[in-house]
Amino acid sequence: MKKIVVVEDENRLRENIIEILQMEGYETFAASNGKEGLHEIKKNNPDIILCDIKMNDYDGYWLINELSKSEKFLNIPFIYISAKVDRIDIRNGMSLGADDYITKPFTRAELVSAINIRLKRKEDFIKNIDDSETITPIVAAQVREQIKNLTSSEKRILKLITENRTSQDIAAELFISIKTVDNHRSNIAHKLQIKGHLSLLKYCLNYKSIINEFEK
Amino acid sequence: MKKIVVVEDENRLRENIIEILQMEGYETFAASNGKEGLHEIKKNNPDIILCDIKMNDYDGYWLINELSKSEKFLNIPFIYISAKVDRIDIRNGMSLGADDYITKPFTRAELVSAINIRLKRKEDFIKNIDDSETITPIVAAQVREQIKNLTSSEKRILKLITENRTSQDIAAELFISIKTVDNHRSNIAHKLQIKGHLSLLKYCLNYKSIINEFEK
DNA sequence: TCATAAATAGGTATTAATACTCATATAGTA
DNA sequence: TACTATATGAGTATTAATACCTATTTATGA
Repeated sequence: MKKIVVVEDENRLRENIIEILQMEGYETFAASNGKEGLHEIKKNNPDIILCDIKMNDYDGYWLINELSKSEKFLNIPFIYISAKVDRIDIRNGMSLGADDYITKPFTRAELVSAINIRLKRKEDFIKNIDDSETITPIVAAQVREQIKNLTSSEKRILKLITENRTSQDIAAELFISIKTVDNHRSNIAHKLQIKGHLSLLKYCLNYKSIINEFEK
Repeated sequence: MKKIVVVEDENRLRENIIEILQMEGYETFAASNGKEGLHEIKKNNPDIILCDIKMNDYDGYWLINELSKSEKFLNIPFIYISAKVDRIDIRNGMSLGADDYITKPFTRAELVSAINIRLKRKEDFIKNIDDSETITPIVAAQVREQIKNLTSSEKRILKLITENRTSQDIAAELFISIKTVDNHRSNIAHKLQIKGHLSLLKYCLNYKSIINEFEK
């Protein structure tokens, strides 16, 4: 389980962040100022640090500065929270050695995304994972083109297939016959230029992220 | 098609990077120093900038400084290439407002990963994509636990299923009977506590990234 | 030596998806 | 008006995967 130290002096925001991160499966350690944060970091050796840059005492700048005194902590990704979107301000944090930042107010998705990406990135560098599984932009563009040519019923069914739904299930959901669903499946397969057993299912699961770009 | 300006004075490395990025489906614009780079950026309005920090004349520092004079360019993600792994050195680039960095020598996967992640991150923030599709750490941990309990034959077959291979195909690859493959599939399904038609295939495609963490 | 796990293989039945053909109603367009 | 695309539904056959059985060989550990 990945460990995160969260340093934030606004109680409401801190608790909010903690709750989100716990739901995402992280082990969290809370601190309301930099000094407490440093204590938690030394004690728990987290995988990532999330810290507000502006706090009343022992703020983010102080913490970054303390951490930079020891080699040991330089390798822990440090993400800071800044109140301003302005790039010039962001630099102050980055100049002290932070790895990333998010700006207030941020959404749940932004928070989770920033943390997941930074951890994934770190793992990528360590394990040097081959990204043969990654959908390259050129493939993504082709897939998007093909999906554009589907009718709205076809797109609706395509999206349901990505959710692991069976034809029977989809038929029940849309109040139509299984035969209708299967006919749509056949037509979709033709338009996507795929054929063979389970090829449509495989297509949907493989390009799930692209299919979900389209409106519901 | 995403546009990338690549600024690198070592011809060999630059051509290498360009080739990789073109194969990944990006539109590339090459420059061998900061001044040329600035010209390409102004002309082509790229989605991302990749720039070596140390070059003979008009280096990365110069380019970042020039770009920071105009609001217009502040929103283009800037990734720089640094020769040293040392974090202290990295800061010099970050302090000037860069968004990310990669260190020489880097692999193809590192390069592509850094660029894709930065672009994805930007899109995430713009479109605020819901990450319902994202595998949360808690789910990932459970999946890893389950896969650990598989035998090596089972793991081998599991990995082949994630590659869209059929039982027939896998049997041919491993010089074993289809029945053997299907028996392994059944045993795997039991260990993974899944049942039902196509559930194993769906499991494999959904947790592809986790399954591929395991050694070949 | 005995017990167990793992890998191998076969049999038989069922299920969901696909291939292919056909048919009907409706809405929009040349 | 006639044509076309779309959505709906059915029939029939095939395929790949799954469920549930049994069985043999080999290696490993108590």
